Amino acid sequence: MPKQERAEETRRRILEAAQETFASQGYQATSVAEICQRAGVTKGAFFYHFPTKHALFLALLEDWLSQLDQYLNPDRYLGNNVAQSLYAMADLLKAGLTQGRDYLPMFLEFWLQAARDPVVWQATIEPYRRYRAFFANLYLQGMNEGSLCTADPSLAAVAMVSLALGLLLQGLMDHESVNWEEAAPAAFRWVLSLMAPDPATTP
Amino acid sequence: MPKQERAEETRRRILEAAQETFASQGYQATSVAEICQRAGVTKGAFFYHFPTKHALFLALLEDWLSQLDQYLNPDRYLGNNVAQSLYAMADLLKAGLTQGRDYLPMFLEFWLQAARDPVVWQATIEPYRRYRAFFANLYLQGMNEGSLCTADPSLAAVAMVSLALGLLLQGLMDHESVNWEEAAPAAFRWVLSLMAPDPATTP
DNA sequence: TCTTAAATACCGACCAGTTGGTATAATTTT
DNA sequence: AAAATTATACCAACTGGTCGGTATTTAAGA
Repeated sequence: MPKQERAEETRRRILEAAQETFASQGYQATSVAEICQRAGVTKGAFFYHFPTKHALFLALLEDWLSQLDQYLNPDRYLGNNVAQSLYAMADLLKAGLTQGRDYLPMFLEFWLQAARDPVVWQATIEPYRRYRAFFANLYLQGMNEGSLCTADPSLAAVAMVSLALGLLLQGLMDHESVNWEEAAPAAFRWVLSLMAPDPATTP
Repeated sequence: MPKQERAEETRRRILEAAQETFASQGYQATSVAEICQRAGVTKGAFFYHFPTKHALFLALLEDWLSQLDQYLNPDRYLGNNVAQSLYAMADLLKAGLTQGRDYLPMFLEFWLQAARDPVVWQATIEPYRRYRAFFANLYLQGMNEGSLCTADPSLAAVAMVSLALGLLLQGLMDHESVNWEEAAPAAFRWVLSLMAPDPATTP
């Protein structure tokens, strides 16, 4: 096997093992040795690819963020009008609930580190700002075309992002008491239906 | 000083120091020795009052939960009708945002541990179930008295709790980009206004 | 009230095990 | 041979927790 290829695979395996182990035990509680064992790699290889344990964490965060952006790409959900687009986006909640369970611990780990480390904080918080801006813009557009009722767009954006975040977190944490995969999109769509004055625009 | 009194104070100081240190550094990253130093107490005293480090964490969690329940007591906000009561409860968001900043790291710590430890999970998740049930009941009442529009009460409760949770989390994490102390209650009230068909009932 | 014994609350040195990280050697590809 | 990559052995620092001992308060007996 070519050298570069092999090295990339080693790096990838370390990242994979780290994600699994961090998720199940937490950052501090997992040792570098444990990650190496899980990845089938020795410490030498580890510290060749990552200068410190924390650097590995940051690499993992970057991976997470790029995956998230790719996953939440809202362009796929554009419909005839804004209200319909938002309706379609409610499906993201269901998908997030089914696929996101394994990622929840890492997600919380990122937030926890974000509360302390400014670098992690900046990277963690940035997507939310972007989403709020995106939804504010979308809401304004919906108002102009008449599919959404009159309101402060930035306030509406804050509400929608908060609602989605709260639904996801509760659903991922408490996956037993409620059928969240149905309830979360339903709740989101219900709130949307309140925002759309004309029932005809929201199927 | 009476023996019992002194012991209680020692215990209290350990809890206080632990909360501060856990909040600023995380559970795993803070050593028992560090807590002891901050509390002005030796290890002997520590392990006299708490059998393990984890037991201390659980004691802290219990404290947190009882404080939370006391703080969120919704009976204080009852108004003429349900819509008005909900409106008044939006102030809790502002209070939570101003006072909750110091508690956010511990809150995240609890959630993180809850994702792994069943005992912590049960205790952490229980309040949300209770709040959802409470709001579902309240919404039903509001429908019956005509101050809230027709909808599935449990769905509405899920939406309201999720919205509040998302607002609080975003506001506590990203306390710079938005004036959350105004925006959070405003967003909540805006959604409420959509649920209340009669503008007269919502001041 | 004074003495004494026991219970309580606390001290701090110490332990075995683990940690992230290093130094260096061995192996492979170019 | 040179460079890049992985393996092994090792370390100083630190971890949660233990343990024998101590000081002080409490309770009982005389």
